[in-house]
Amino acid sequence: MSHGDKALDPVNISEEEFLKTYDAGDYERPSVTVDMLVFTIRSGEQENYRKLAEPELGLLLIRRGGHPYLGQWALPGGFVSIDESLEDAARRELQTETGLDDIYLEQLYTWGDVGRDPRTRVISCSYMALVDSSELELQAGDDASDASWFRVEQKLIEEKRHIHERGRVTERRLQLILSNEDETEQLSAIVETKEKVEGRVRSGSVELLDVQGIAFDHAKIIHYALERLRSKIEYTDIVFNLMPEKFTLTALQKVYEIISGKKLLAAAFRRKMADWVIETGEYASSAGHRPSRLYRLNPDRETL
Amino acid sequence: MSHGDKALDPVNISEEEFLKTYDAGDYERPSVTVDMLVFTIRSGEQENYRKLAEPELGLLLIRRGGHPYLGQWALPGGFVSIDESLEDAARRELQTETGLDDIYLEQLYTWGDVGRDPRTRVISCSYMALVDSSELELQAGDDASDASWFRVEQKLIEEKRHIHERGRVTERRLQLILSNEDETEQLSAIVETKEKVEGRVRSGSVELLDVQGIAFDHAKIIHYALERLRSKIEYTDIVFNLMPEKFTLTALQKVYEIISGKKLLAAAFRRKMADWVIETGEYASSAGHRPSRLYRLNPDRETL
DNA sequence: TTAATAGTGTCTATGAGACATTATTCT
DNA sequence: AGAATAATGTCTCATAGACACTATTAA
Repeated sequence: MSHGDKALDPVNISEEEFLKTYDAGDYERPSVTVDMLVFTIRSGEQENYRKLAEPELGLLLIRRGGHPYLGQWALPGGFVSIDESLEDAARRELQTETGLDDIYLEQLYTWGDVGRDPRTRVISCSYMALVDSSELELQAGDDASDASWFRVEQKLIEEKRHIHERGRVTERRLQLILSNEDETEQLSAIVETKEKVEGRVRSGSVELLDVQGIAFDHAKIIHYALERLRSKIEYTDIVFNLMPEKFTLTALQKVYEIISGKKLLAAAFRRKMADWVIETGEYASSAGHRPSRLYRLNPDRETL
Repeated sequence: MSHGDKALDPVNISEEEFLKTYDAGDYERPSVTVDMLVFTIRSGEQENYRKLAEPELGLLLIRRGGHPYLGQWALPGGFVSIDESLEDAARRELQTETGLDDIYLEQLYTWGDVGRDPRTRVISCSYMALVDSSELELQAGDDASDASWFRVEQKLIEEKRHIHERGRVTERRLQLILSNEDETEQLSAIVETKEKVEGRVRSGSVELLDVQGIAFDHAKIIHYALERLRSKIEYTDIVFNLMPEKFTLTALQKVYEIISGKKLLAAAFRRKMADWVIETGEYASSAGHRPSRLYRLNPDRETL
């Protein structure tokens, strides 16, 4: 609390008077931006007329049209102007990028390392938005802009665990893979996470090792968002923001599976979801197998 | 992505060249600060030689020595300088305020509403630090500065729940009470939370209604931190950052209880903690009752 | 008929809540 | 002796995992 507090007599004037004479000073300030992680579920290939299409997790990226990282892909985002709140900036960005409004939005994390933007000091507040794919269909591919949806995958490459007397170190390397619709672009990054437990002190770090085609530190931000999504899907109802109004329980289960990276048993899954959904009475027009009930989210569900 | 990208020919020069000629521009930027929520556990009154002292949750606040909010209490914090990362700024602040280093630190949330600081536009990144009280004893009350520990309590005042056809609204009012050691200062705020569920859209808001003696929007930040602490205590091992090296299971349980606000059954609690702690072989010197084993954190515990 | 998915029933292991019981200490 | 906490045992209930089984459709 020092900058700018240089009014003549800081105490013996009224607050009103103080504010009138307050001078913010002209020391160097960082730029502040918002970065948007817009996720959706898109349906992938259908191998065979009977098999269900496997859903995929999609992320919206923008191709950079200028330096730095010219031609690479970045999270949509922009500067926060002086008279709008962070969330307003995030919603504005979302609106201009996807045309969508009234969407699930959650602040993720604020990235403030010094060298993260080679141009100047930029502090970036990241927001995660979850979009129902059916609404996006209406939107029709962002008129010729350089925005594109990428399929997101994470693969565990290596896991080392070293246990010593006072604690342990777990080191993981995973590959983040982003590929666009027609497979013309394949972006990737190796993310190395270290988790040290030493006595009571637990510390973690995340490093990017080999980044291909992803601008700035955005691969790290994407990794962070995936972690958040993965953990929140377990104890909240955010998944439903990714689902259309009506859905089958199998579709819901598959979304859980691609996000959590684990296979689930249908019986247990249905039991767990029973209180969260209501039957609509309608059925999904099916192909080659028993038709499935369509459910919708129970508006009166309990919070956990 | 517009500010500052006004190099003459943004594409047909090399990235290196671009960066050399890059001009960050002089549009108005917000100030960026970090706000620290330093929590610790302190032991309260001991009613009777036999009874155990009830632990309390303590929060470090600083009395404002200038306008605005002169004389009120605020979270310790300060401006992020242009050449330090957010976390560096947070650690620096922690060091100067408590003299402590190597402490659990977690980024909480970034507050960016337009009017939250009457002086100028300030975006504030909040960090939560958890400190073991035994280490603080050494530190001896911040030499005559205006820092002080406050006991934190939250009381639910009112809960309204309105269920309609497409969803429901839950409205809660709770009182946040902060009181310092000798009870000379009693700060408080009424926090009103609204949670709307309408179809699939879930939205929430938090408002401050009646703030007594707490500067800026800091009561809201404190409320947010308490929520985070309460939820994280359930599925992580952060509690141990609040405990001394050696502790009794009853002490640990009491810390769980004041943070979660719920009474726990000793038998179940001990079963749950069994994998997380190890016996030290030592016993707590006790008074008027059976002595209790001292445990320490199991460095080889599982992550959940 | 068959491949595939939809949906249910049941057994078991696990863990939490509830409560009772025994152990140990200092005044 | 008595008050207080420490620590363990046991019963019950709810839930998750595992797996088997039935139902239904389009080609």
